[in-house]
Amino acid sequence: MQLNRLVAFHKTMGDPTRIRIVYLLSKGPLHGQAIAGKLGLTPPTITHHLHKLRDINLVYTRREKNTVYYYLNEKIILHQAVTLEKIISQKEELEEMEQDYAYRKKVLDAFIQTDGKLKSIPAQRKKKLIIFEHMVKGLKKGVKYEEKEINEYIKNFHDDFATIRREFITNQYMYRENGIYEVNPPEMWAKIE
Amino acid sequence: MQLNRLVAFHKTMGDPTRIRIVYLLSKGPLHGQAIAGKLGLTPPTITHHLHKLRDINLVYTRREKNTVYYYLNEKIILHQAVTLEKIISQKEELEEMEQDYAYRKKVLDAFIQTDGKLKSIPAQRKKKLIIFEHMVKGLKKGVKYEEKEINEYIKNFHDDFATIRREFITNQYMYRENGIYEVNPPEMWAKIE
DNA sequence: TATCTAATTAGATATATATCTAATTTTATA
DNA sequence: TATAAAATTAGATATATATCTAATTAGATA
Repeated sequence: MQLNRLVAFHKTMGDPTRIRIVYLLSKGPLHGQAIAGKLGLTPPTITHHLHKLRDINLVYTRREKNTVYYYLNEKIILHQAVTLEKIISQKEELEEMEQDYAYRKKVLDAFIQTDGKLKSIPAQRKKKLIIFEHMVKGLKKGVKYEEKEINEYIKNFHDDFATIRREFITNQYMYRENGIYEVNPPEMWAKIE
Repeated sequence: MQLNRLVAFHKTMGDPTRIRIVYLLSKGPLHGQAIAGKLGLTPPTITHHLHKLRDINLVYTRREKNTVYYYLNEKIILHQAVTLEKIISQKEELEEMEQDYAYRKKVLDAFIQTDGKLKSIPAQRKKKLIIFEHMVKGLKKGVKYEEKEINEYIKNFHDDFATIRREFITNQYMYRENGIYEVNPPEMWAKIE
């Protein structure tokens, strides 16, 4: 079982309006306005929630004339609802549990000396990105840096600042405009598989 | 089944760190620092999550010397995890679904005229609070009102502004200091059963 | 094609919350 | 009683998100 799927499922069900919608749909399909009416909310709000429910595959739609009917995909609930139970009774394994952090730590320990400098730049992409993330975390968000400043910062880790600076850009850790650098938000960073 | 409990359970499980903690504890009790270490987070963060897990009765603690061990309350998971499943397969009823809104609407329709004025102040506490909530929603949050302004506002609904103004205070819809009034945040409002 | 209805998107606002550092509290023990 | 270790609390920051109104899109039909 994947951690992400499980979290997404529970997060989605962790809202009273969405539970209400699921409950309504469990009695049969309804269209948007009907749901809005029954719950005393506006159509945009219902759209918002239905998007989330669709993201986890919990509802699907069918169009009739001008009206979109929403159907509950009961199988998903029946399946997901008991996943947690299986996990804690050791009937199922969860990926990415300790592993994630433990692995990062191993990589950081392997490539970073006690003085904070890199022993080398990892050749494996996955490891390299872990190192880069670590380095970028030392920069302030929202601050505009000169290229010279970035170079100086990187030199604290490794002499080949030019290569690393370039990698920061290509892997979207940073953003550059007219020679000014700024840290990107984490969701833009290259994905570590 | 109560809506609130169900939502709280899923909301709590809708976070990767908490799922990780639950997973770790499913293999046996651990103390705070151990959890923090395994997940690469600081003790305060772990405390934060353990509070949430304790709120829904999912973990309990036992002290040994200086160290607090956290135990998983498996029963709760085994029970809650399948609740949703039961609900959608109609094996269990959910309170407060449509009911909630429908009932409010009925009360509002019953006591408020088309011009927005109250026909009367409901005698039943439950209904009265619904009316008060409705009235208070017309006031701005964070704005300081003179008593005179409040009176004027209430007169839009009913002549007996003094009684209603007093009820706003006793039921915690508003807060008064030195004759200045301000709307309280909704979580302080009197609870409608 | 013009018009109606349902749905969605865009954008704003308010609230919640995950995480951290620093400070404080609690308990054990030398 | 003084010190050390573990936990918690306080406070700050950043991000996410539930809801609304207004504007737009999509589809149906006269």
